[in-house]
Amino acid sequence: MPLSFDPIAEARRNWEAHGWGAADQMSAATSITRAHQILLQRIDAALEPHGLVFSRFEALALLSFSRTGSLPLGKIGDRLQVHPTSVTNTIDRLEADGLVARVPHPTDRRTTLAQLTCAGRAVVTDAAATLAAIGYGLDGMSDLDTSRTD
Amino acid sequence: MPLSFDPIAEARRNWEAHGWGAADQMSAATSITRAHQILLQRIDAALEPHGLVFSRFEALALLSFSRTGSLPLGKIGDRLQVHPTSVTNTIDRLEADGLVARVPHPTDRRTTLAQLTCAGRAVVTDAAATLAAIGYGLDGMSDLDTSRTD
DNA sequence: CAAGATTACTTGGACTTCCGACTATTTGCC
DNA sequence: GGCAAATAGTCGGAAGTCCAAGTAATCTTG
Repeated sequence: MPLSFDPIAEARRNWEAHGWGAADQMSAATSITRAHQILLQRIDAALEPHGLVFSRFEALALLSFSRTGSLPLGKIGDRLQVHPTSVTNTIDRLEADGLVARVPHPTDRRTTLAQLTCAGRAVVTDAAATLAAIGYGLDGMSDLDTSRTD
Repeated sequence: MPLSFDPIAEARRNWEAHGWGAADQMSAATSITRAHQILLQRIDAALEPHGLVFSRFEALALLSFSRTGSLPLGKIGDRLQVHPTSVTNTIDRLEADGLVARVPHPTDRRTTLAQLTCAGRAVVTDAAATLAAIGYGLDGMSDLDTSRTD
């Protein structure tokens, strides 16, 4: 059931009425937050049949772009801008699903490489096609009002 | 240490090179995700001295806008577009910190009202001033490149 | 060449979010 | 009136994120 009003516009009015300042930025920041919320819901829903969520898909995509299909875990964290712990967790899941394998770095024994498997490459290719088909969650965004929750 | 390249532009190039399609939307969606990530980090950092995170701040702000300083939990979830259980959790935390109190609804015994306390009103007012002072996390965003992590 | 600093990853714990299931209450309709 | 359906909130569990701390390997520097 869609809301009958726009929560962000409402917040903006209240914000100004209370003299809290920076109403433009508040409104912009809230809009980004909501856009992200809706986008992620749509993307994760599209990815669900593939057994993925967005963060795992991003990791797979990154691997599939590299020449050897493998990257050090740390490099994945840098590119995706997430904490090393999150990378460990993400790769754990992907490895459990057989989509990547941990292999030791040939020269630096501190480093672990995540290596895309054949299954992983197949899944990420399919998933990418699905995401492209839904316009990456952005279809209809230009006339999306913030009360939409689908 | 900032990255020496733009991960989103890099992803876009790879995306196109692999013929995965919808590169514009991919790029836009990724940008929204990163913008949200950076924004939330800044906002939470600014809120931390007040003992808040963004979601709890949003709930307090909502309450402070209502005439009586109280709202049913369900209504909070509608406005903030979050799951009922998240509202329960958020109000649990705020209540434990003495910033809101749960009070029964006068006529409908199913519903619980979250009532802003004096302490809660003081905290949310201070926090709002802090957020306004940092431009709601958006300061410098116009020339923010995606490799920035601060 | 031998500390000491740095880097890479993992582990354990706290926190937040969601989903499914559950209880209690109210509403709608025969 | 009375029973089914809808509504409000909470609990348990799964998943994801981060931080602090720990282990292991490599680099740096005197």
